[in-house]
Amino acid sequence: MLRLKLFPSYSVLLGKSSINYCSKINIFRRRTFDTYIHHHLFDDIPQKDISSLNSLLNSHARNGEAVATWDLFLKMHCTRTDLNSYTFTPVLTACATLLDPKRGHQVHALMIKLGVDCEIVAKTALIDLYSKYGQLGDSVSAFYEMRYRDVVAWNAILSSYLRHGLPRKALELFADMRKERVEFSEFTLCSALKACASSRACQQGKQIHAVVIVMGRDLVVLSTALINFYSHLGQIDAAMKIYRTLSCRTDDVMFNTLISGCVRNKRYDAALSIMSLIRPNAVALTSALSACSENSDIWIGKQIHGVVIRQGFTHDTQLSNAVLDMYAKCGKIREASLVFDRIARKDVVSWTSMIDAYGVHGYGAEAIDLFKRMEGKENNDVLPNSVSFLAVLSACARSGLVEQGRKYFYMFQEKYGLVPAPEHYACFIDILGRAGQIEEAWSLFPGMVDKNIKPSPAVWAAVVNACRINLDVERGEFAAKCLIQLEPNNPGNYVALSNFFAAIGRWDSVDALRSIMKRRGIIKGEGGSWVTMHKFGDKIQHEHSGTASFGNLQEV
DNA sequence: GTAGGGTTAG
Repeated sequence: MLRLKLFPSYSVLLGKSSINYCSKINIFRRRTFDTYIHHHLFDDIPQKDISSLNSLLNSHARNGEAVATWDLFLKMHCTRTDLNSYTFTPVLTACATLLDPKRGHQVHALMIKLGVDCEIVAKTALIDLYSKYGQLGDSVSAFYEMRYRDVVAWNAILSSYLRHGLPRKALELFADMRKERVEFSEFTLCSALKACASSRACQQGKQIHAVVIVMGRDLVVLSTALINFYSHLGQIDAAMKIYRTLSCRTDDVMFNTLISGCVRNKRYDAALSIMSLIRPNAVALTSALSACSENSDIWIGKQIHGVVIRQGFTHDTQLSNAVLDMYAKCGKIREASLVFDRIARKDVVSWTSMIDAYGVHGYGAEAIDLFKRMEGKENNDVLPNSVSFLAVLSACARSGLVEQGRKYFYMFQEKYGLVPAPEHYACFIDILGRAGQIEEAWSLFPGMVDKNIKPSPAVWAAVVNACRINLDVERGEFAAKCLIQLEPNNPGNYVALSNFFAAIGRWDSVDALRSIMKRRGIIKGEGGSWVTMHKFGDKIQHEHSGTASFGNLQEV
């Protein structure tokens, strides 16, 4: 028998009491082949007690076998009356993975019925479960219902707030931890650094960096959190320094963080250099592709697409979306469309990226056709979101599709319950303004007030532009004033205003604007388009990348 | 037993 050959000591144990088996199971749980040994050994236990079963449940949960955990739990629930908190914690972990709130709610109800929902570990598992279900309120309630909270419970609620995009709230909780003199763990510091990165809390993040140094915890997860923090703050050199002075082991996540940090800080060459140091993984390739998209680098982008195919990552929707976007941003709409067609499980990003790709390149009809396909049967219940809403409107704006734009502006609200944000209004005002429908554009404002939507600079800029086209002097001046008050340092706004005043013949105002720009040191960057040339021997191949960027001519 | 770091569309 293979089992006995590998672990002869187990043969000696066969026939002893199940309590002994259980202790052996715990000892070997984390070792290589643990699942194999554990499960097969379990089959040999003559009389299973609750501890042995809980141990097996835990083994399934730790190995990510959520369905197996759930199935075993169902059997236990039908056959036993002695379920305890050690039964429920791995089951809650499995429920959180399965993302089926019904199961988790049933388990919680059973826990209340059996009176095992109050223990600290079970309560912490509930904080995490509700957090993963997106039920922040229930997650917070579980935390505040605890009479005593250990550092793990605090860490769970910190990550719950972070998962729900509330980094400031997480930092408040972190401050409470200090007040209550809870001793931090490395988990706490990781979450706190992530909160600082998201909320750009520079000083606080640096203080935590000091705590990391003082604690002397030279762990790859903490170094990764620090790299991520400095990258988010725009301090890529500080992030690179963390990497260069690293004394712990490195791993994929650390390298991926470094690559995405370089892309975030526009160090595209550095991102691709680091990429070449590691074995390709889907996340690193996604970041590297976004470097190519931002940089309109079709040459490297195609090579990365080759790696994606060779490494067998084509089933990864997120990565395929990045490939699609890379081709679209480089002006290769046909290639983008081919990639889109081959995505087996298209998500909302796949559909929206392709709709936007058509829209940006002036293929308004194709964008709308694709949106209709998104609404059709071939789409497996992927619902459009506010970005899809904007992509459709923007496609209509670029192609001058006024009727369609109007139809979709109201349809997205009525059919999908999406509340238009200022950017949707700005886009719709732009559509109406270009079509001479200035009165209708103005009539949108009461609706914005009703929905408590504050017009953003983009809304006022769209109004200024609409007033320029329609020579609406009075309202244009009003919108111009609002725009400059809201955003006095954006050079683009001065261009919009200057064009408006020129159109209505107010050359004195044009001159005044130029003086204001000069006084405030506001400089409008140059426009331009991007051409990449490749040399093959004596021949030069031109690739015109569709996305306009800034004036540059790059020779590869 | 429970908690942590990285990726795609505007």
